[in-house]
Amino acid sequence: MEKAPTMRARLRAELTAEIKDTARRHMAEQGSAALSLRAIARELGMVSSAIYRYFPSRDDLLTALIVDAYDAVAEVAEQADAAAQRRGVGTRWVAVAGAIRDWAAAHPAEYGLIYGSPVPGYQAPADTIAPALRVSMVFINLVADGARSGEIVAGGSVPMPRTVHADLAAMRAAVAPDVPDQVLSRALLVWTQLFGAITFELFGHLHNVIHDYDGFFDVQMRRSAAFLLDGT
Amino acid sequence: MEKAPTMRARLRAELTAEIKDTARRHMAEQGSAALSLRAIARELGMVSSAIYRYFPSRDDLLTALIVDAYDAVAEVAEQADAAAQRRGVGTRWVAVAGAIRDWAAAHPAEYGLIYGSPVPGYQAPADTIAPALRVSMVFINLVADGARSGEIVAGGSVPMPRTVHADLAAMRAAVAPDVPDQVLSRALLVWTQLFGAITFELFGHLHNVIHDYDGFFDVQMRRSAAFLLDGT
DNA sequence: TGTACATCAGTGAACGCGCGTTCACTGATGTAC
DNA sequence: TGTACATCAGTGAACGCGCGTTCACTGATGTAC
Repeated sequence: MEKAPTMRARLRAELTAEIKDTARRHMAEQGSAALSLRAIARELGMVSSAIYRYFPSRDDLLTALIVDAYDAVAEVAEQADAAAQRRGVGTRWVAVAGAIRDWAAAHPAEYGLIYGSPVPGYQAPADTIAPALRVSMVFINLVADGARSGEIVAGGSVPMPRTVHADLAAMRAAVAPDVPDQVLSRALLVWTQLFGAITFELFGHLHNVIHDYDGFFDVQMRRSAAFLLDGT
Repeated sequence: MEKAPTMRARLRAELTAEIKDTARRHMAEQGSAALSLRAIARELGMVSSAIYRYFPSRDDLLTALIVDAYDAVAEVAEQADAAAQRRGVGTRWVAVAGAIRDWAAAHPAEYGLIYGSPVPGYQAPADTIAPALRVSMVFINLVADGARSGEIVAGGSVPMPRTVHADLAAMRAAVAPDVPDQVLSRALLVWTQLFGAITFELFGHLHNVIHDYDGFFDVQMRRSAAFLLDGT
């Protein structure tokens, strides 16, 4: 039988969320390295030591934010993928890529937290591995579907050293059944490309070069979809 | 007639370099956000206020480091390109990409400084534009050479909205004469891919997935070279 | 070639600030009988 | 249903630290005549 959560537990959950929300807002305004427990407490009208009832240290708060960020991207990616499910792998990829970019544009500091330079002095604990994997799995499943259905053709003939083949074989065994080396390599190119493109756009490397960011991204992703499907 | 630099000027240049070197070492150890004038002064055995004879503020030091970093990548990229000059555009690209990656691996904090998340509270001044451009120009020249010689074929038929065409036309007019839209788009995909790949590798997103980083990067760049040349 | 003056590098003290974290405490909420 | 006790949230003061930047100063180096 479900125990009704006590008042205390409800308030606790709410304040935990409020602390994280405030932290996210501060990150958005001043960058993730400037995150300060005292500043958060100040804004919430509590004394700084009270935060320690919710997070045992600053690093634990950071970890929670990182986990949340991975989960948030994974969420939008999964939804975009599900919505495009019947329209083929190419369309799914464009949808997933667009969803990730939109999330990143709406939450640049959180994007920077997980895909930018590591936060100085912070060592990501094991808790962040599963949520990080969840994002990639959206893409890997899409690739596996495409390889299975034949939408993704198996072309490509880049010489594959034994060691690289071993890494790709391990990947295949773990998460991408029946996806050949050449397709995996092509897929990883497409996947890393996405984050390069988002990073360039968000962090200003296309400033004064591209003006219609939306249009440009769309063109690029159509091209990367074509490359993913048949290497052209 | 050349004026011999005075003793004072020589010492000044030397100490300026020493300050930057120490700053770079600190960044490498603790990340760029942790950069501290006092810590640098301490290590150089001077009083913290003395740094102000060399850099008027912390941000000016950061700017100098950013400019140096862009110049350093540009330097290795230019050298790699020059060394591969006669061996065709595909080889040149693999050489340039490898040189940039090697530099990034040897100087991860500096790489993060210019291609990672922006430093909180720091606004890049105009002085950083030219050195940043210098890096890209290595690639753009290589692409223009390939388009001119026919090594890069003009294929591709992604629909190109008017606005995106305008951006690419401006680029063409400024730096890439006679490179068609479809080639520019393909080239930008390849270029952003490189930084996505380096970022993933350096910042741990391929941890436990890829083990032979060198081999994997090589495979990926051969494939991206093929894509750059003829879209396959 | 020597002297007078201007420039500059580095000192040491201070200002005012913010930070993460610990600790003993009060008073409210929850639980067991 | 009421009471006794345990749990927990939040307080306020304190510790010890580091930071960027300013300022008046001393003494060495460079320049002009």
